[in-house]
Amino acid sequence: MTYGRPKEFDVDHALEAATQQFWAAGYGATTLQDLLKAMSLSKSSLYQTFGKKYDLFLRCLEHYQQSMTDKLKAQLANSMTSKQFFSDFFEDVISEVTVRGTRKGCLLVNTANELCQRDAGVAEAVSNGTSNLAKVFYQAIEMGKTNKEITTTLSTESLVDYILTSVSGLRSMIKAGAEESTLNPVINIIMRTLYISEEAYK
Amino acid sequence: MTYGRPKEFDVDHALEAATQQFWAAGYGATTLQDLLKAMSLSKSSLYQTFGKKYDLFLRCLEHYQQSMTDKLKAQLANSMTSKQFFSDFFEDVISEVTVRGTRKGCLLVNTANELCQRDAGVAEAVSNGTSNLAKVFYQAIEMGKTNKEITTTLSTESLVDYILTSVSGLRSMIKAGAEESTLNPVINIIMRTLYISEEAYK
DNA sequence: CTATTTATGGACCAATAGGTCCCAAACTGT
DNA sequence: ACAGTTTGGGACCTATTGGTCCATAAATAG
Repeated sequence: MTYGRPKEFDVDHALEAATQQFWAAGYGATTLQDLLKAMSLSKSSLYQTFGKKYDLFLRCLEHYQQSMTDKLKAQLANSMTSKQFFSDFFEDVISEVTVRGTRKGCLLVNTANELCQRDAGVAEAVSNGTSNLAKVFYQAIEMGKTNKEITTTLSTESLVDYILTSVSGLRSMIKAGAEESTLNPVINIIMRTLYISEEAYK
Repeated sequence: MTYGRPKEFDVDHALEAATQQFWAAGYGATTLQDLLKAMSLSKSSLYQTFGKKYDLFLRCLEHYQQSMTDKLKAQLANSMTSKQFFSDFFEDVISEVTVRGTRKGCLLVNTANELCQRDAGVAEAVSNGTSNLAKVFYQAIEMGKTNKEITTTLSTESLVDYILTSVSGLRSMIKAGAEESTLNPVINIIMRTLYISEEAYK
């Protein structure tokens, strides 16, 4: 039934390696050579399995987005409160700084900054990924609202956009070299904005 | 005293054109050809006047930062209240969306995302630019505090970092394609976070 | 008018980019 | 064992990259 010589590599593993490479260096600054090295593949294998660089990149975007949102969904499911969820999430974002060698930011944010204005296909993938991420945040905020943790009259949509903006901003700050000690107070402000009583604004 | 054939172009004008080009496309995606076209220069003139692409880029970064902070300082000087200043500022940020053809983000933020992890020279220029921007924001917030517009006990430093983060985030959202209608509520949240009474948090 | 200095256009260059192709190697089903 | 089928290494290709060099043009000081 299945003919031919079997692949000598694991497709998922290779995809993950490519994602890491794109994540670390961006699309334009990642050369074919970089990819071949990171994925431990020959040129032919890469092209036969994944097509051209651009195609591979779109798959990586999808792969990244999928695993990120899956992870977040799981974390949300395990969180007793929305506050706990967001607090853990922001801690994760910050941990990038402390973990040596990273500061890669978020692949979606990076890609938005690098390519969205020039490539419609990429723009769509980013928009799609962002919207999936937004859905998780939406659920988290709704949970907070039904729990009476979040008492604002602001729409959930607005709060989601606020969080997306804040996370993008934090990731940029990290890439720009910001330290934990400057990031933590910022996160505190963001968190207390979410969980402040609506009364305060009257 | 002054020998030689005079330049046939205006250096400042050329620098501005180069800045626009880098701003629109980023460093890596801007080729020498793009620069020559944008600056209307011959290759020799470019190399003789500005050195290599990298050197030119650093000068553009400096040029951009200088004119941006100058403009903001002027706006701050003309603002009666800090609230007015920030409100106008955020409106400016958003106007990028409505003005057709832009969505270039902020050159410093873009550069931070593209190159800071790979090039120390660029990282320094970005850090320097950010710090100049931060100084303006610092003054604005101090003004707000002495005016009793801003009554929080949060440190001015933290608020400045919060604003830098928010602006970076907004710019990323814009590049990712966000519309005015989603950005405006976000800005409202940011603004009311700045101007909320400290009492609210007790 | 001449010597000196600088600016410019374009030829030129080596390195590298992404991408294709071919052929030997490796495996499966019968 | 052998036909059928796919993989994989690497030679190869063309376009483009950033960058240098040189001859010529254009100006000025004396």
